[in-house]
Amino acid sequence: MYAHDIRKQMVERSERRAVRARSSAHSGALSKWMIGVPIKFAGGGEIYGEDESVDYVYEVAHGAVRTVKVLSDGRRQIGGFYFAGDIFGLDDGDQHSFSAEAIVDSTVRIIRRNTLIRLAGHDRDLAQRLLLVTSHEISRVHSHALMLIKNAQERVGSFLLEMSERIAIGAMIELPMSRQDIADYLGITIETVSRTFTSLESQAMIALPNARAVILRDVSALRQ
Amino acid sequence: MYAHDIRKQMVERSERRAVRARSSAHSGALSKWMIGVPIKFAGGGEIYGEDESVDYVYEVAHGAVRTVKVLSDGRRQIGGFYFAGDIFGLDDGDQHSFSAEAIVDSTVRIIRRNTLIRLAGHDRDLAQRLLLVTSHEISRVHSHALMLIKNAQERVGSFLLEMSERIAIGAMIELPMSRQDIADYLGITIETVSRTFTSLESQAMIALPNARAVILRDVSALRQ
DNA sequence: CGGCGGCTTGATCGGTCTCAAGTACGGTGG
DNA sequence: CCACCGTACTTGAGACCGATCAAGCCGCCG
Repeated sequence: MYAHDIRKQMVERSERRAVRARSSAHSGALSKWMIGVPIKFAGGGEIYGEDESVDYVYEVAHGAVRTVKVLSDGRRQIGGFYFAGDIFGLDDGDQHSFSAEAIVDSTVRIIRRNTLIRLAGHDRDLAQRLLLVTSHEISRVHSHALMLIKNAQERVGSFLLEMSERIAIGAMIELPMSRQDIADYLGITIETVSRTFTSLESQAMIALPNARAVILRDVSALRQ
Repeated sequence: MYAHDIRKQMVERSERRAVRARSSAHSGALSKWMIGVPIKFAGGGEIYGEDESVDYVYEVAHGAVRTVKVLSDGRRQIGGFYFAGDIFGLDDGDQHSFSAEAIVDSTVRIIRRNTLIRLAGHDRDLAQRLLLVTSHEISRVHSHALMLIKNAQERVGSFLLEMSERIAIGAMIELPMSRQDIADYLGITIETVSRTFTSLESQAMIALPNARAVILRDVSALRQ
């Protein structure tokens, strides 16, 4: 099945990226239990909505996913970015507090949350991996929160280092997300993101071959 | 055993609070498995350090706990506050990324993380509760992150509403933590916290009988 | 070639930080 | 019992960072 949508121009770009996608710390931790046909989503397509019930746990097979919350006054917050091998959809309670959207054309594998719990009840390996995956997500959100108390340059620096660890090919990072996505993830405006990119470039910490690519030139300086 | 420490003046205050402490969403979710003698910590005492290995999962029996991270430049971030029934210590990987400290005299129950995993491997109820507890923590950290993109008044408002749900007696909130703790949790300065409290009081949204107590006067206005 | 969307750059404004005093409260000692 | 002290908190004035509003640039597609 194909969740059809906008932005066809990004198809090839995303295909290329998917091939290169590297695995992160707990990548594929639950792959073994992620049965069934991977589902395709076009870039911009919604995977689940903010008010939908929490029935499934998701794994990015390839592509890139963002979780989004829109506040009453229109401000938008990105909860996180997820790439090949990452698990998402681990919300609390009955309803999702974020929606999930494919950033570029992506495929996603799913498993019923209840099935996962039932299986974990007599599979110690799964129980452990489940705790690892959720603990990993807690850490990720904590470091996201930690980033939000820093200034603009530090936020962008942390973001680039995070992306470097998760999707870089060598020193080159090809960003699947827009400046607006980055801004909403970092809690700053798109203008400030842009200015900071320019500023980091003029400090020779990064290079910007084009708007969607970043080359890290001085990682230790970026770390401050 | 007693992890002895400073601030004896807060003993009685904390005792009173412990009695009143209400249960939150998943309070006591793992109590059944939290075996052994509760451990006492004096206010200000360290429960675990930032670099200690992640061996245990903790439950507040009574009192109040904060998780703390100190950045290289001296800035301090509070990861969260935990009250009676709350689970903490769910860090990822080998080492804790935050330290945990008793805010007031507190008692804490613990269980080995490995034991929990082993038990969950043949106890579906525990496996489910474990996923609930970790998902709940993910949500809590997400809403913490969400708060950090707002302005000072909204942050303080969110904080008061959160405390209202977790430790209020009616409209009265007795805060166990200092202004500095609140500031480091909200990612603003102690001066801004203080000014915002005063401002909310002058807007008749809250009353401040004393520095450590808040009465919510207009909850719907606080919610904005 | 023209138009559109995403990104960059510029100028001004405002909220929060910083540095600095001032105040309230609890504890200690006379 | 009261005076003193230290700590936590409040209040004030000025500086600075990032938001806002606005214009310009670039690449892509029709």
